[in-house]
Amino acid sequence: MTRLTIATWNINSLRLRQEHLLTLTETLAPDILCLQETKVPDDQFPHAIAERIGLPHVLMRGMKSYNGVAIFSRYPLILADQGGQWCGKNDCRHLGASVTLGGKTITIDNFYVPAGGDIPDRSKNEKFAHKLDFIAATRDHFRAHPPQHRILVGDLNIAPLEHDVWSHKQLLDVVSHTPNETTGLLDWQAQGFTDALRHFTPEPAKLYTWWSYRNRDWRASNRGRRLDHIWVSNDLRPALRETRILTDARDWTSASDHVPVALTLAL
DNA sequence: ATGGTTGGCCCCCAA
Repeated sequence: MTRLTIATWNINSLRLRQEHLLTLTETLAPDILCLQETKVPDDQFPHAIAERIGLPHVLMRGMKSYNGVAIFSRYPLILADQGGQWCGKNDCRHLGASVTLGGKTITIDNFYVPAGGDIPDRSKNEKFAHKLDFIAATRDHFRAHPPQHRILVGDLNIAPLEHDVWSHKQLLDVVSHTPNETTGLLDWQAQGFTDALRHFTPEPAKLYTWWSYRNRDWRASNRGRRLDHIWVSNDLRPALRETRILTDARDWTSASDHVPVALTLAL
């Protein structure tokens, strides 16, 4: 039996917040760490941080200013994706990698789904259209390639369930919780994945991983959303052991608006 | 109904 802990965090600029990765790894002790919104081109990637956090194996796919994903690992990583092309764009929103431990090979998918802009109408907002197209493309991909021994993590920018937001009623027209997005995300998930966070904390418990910067006191108002996810392929359900949301990270100095989430499996 | 904040970059865009 091998224990594996995987963490995911939208860091909102790796170069600005890389020191926080020391606290993250001390607290959650991940074997694999997936980041989104690194906002750093590959030739400027801060490689030294990998050794400092004890996760020396790294893969990254970054670009200037926007997007960017990276995977840090205790174990050697093998690139396992189709080049990051989704919706005909090369915009650094996905990185796939596999690791072998205890004789088993596990594949990790690290996603950064488009945020989708402000107007939830595909005819008026091309960013929203891109978001809907993106989650349809990923759904179709996993329909054609049913997941096995697979862990999917990332900032999916959608809070799919009623209690994944502070007010279901007030957010039904707000991008991240509209019916088109939530049914789209659940359709993607239904291609063979289990929602690990809700496996341990079913509704109606509230679960949030993101709190807007535009609140004077995020903890007092607590208007959160669950935008960050960890799914496992259904064959890994018996291996699920524990999930954690590092809510305190929202109070770190110069915090990201997202907090880290972790899953531990016994493989 | 509106505005509120942050990061990156080149004065505005995306979130």
